Amino acid sequence: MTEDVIDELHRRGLIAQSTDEAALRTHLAEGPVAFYCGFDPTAPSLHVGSLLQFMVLRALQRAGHQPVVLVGGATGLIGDPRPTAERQLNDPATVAAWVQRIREQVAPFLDLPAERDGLKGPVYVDNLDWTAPLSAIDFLRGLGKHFRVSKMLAKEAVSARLNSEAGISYTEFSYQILQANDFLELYRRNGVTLQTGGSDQWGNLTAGIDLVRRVEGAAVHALSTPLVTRSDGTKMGKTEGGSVWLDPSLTSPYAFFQFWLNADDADARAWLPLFSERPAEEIEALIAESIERPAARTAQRVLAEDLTLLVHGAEELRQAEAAGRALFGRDELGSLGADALTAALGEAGGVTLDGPVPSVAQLLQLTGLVSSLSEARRTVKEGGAYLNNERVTDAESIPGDDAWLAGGWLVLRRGKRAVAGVRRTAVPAP
RNA sequence: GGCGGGUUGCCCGAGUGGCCAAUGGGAGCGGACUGUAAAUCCGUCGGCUUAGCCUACGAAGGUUCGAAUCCUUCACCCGCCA
Repeated sequence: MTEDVIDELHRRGLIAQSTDEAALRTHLAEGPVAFYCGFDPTAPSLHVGSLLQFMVLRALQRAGHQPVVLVGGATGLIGDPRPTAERQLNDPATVAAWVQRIREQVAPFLDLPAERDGLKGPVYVDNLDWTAPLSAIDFLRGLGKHFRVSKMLAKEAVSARLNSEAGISYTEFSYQILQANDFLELYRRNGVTLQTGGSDQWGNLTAGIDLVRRVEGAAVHALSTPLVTRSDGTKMGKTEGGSVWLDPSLTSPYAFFQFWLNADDADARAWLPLFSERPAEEIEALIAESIERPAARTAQRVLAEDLTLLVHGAEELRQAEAAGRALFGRDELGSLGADALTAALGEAGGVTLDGPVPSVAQLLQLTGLVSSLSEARRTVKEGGAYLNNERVTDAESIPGDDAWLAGGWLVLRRGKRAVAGVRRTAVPAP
């Protein structure tokens, strides 16, 4: 039997809030609905948190509805107020470049192979198209009249900022009007009647609904996803190196895979239904197995595999897995062949040397395992630096000729998990 | 426009002239224990050519042998009054 899409979203825990759910169900049942989700270009790439939105978009798309993906070329220039502090304005050229990158990044999540008849491929839009031509008069008369300041002030992020010492600029205060206008424009242009977003967007979603009702007299809908946290209460998606990005040049497929594999048990179980598109029974079975045999880390593995496949593709998944096995397996590093090392360390990241061999401390810094020489020395002092799986005791020591493994590699590790390769291209003359 | 309060390291937050690279907490990082998990304990937590030096307490000047700490101006935030 086919599961109703709203039921599926509920079952997977993807719905935090929705507007009149009965009405939304009816609306979705009546035929294909155009729905949208917006992404602001605040960085060159989206990060793992955004994947949750794609889970919702994909579920709706599978149910035959029409996805519209908005990249906020305009709203990215203004900045959605965060509860903590004012955003730094980015340069328009930078934002435009990010819009392009993010749009390309999104494509594989929703683009459909030709044979998937009956499903609708995504429509891409940029709110700069209709926001840039707005004059100040249009903005204030056409849009501003529909917004009550008291309501705008009541929004969570805005009131948090008003009550903080940071305050809020008029620029960011205006943001909600622009996002509401997006919904109105998309309603007019593409017949969009549903907007999805994170629960932190709820105020913006409802602002759009109100605007459409006032201006067009139409009832439109919104769905929000819960805020995904870790069991310690922090936001999901941060790791040693900062955010986990979807762009392979910012977070390698290997690091992406490792992020999921390293999730703690409670998180992995909680995230599985959210991020896995496997059938309900299978997910239940996986969670049961995770509880029974936690050391196998079944839930982590499935997340790592499914999501690396979705984001980076089959070949990158294969390599990321192989790299992990090589670097964390029981095998002696010395027994690994040049090909295995090259594949594993290529994924893990590293540097190539052609000059004289620097000290271990410098190598740690060069590979990015630490951010400064001081940190490198500290790491060695703490006993957290390893060369070819052996603890390094002297930060200034220089790896000798016998340290180089097959293929001219050194395996440098910080702590238990952070690994990088150093490759020597030319063997120095004797 | 006036008056008052504020701006400290990733975050919160102590610090009113030398003992301050700056108390404490959180986050992060390393070690031990494990399962490349969690919890716990211990350590660490600006940079460098590391017994020393450099840069830093909103910005720029000044006073002083010496300033995060005092003075002046500027910027921003909060509050009260107009």
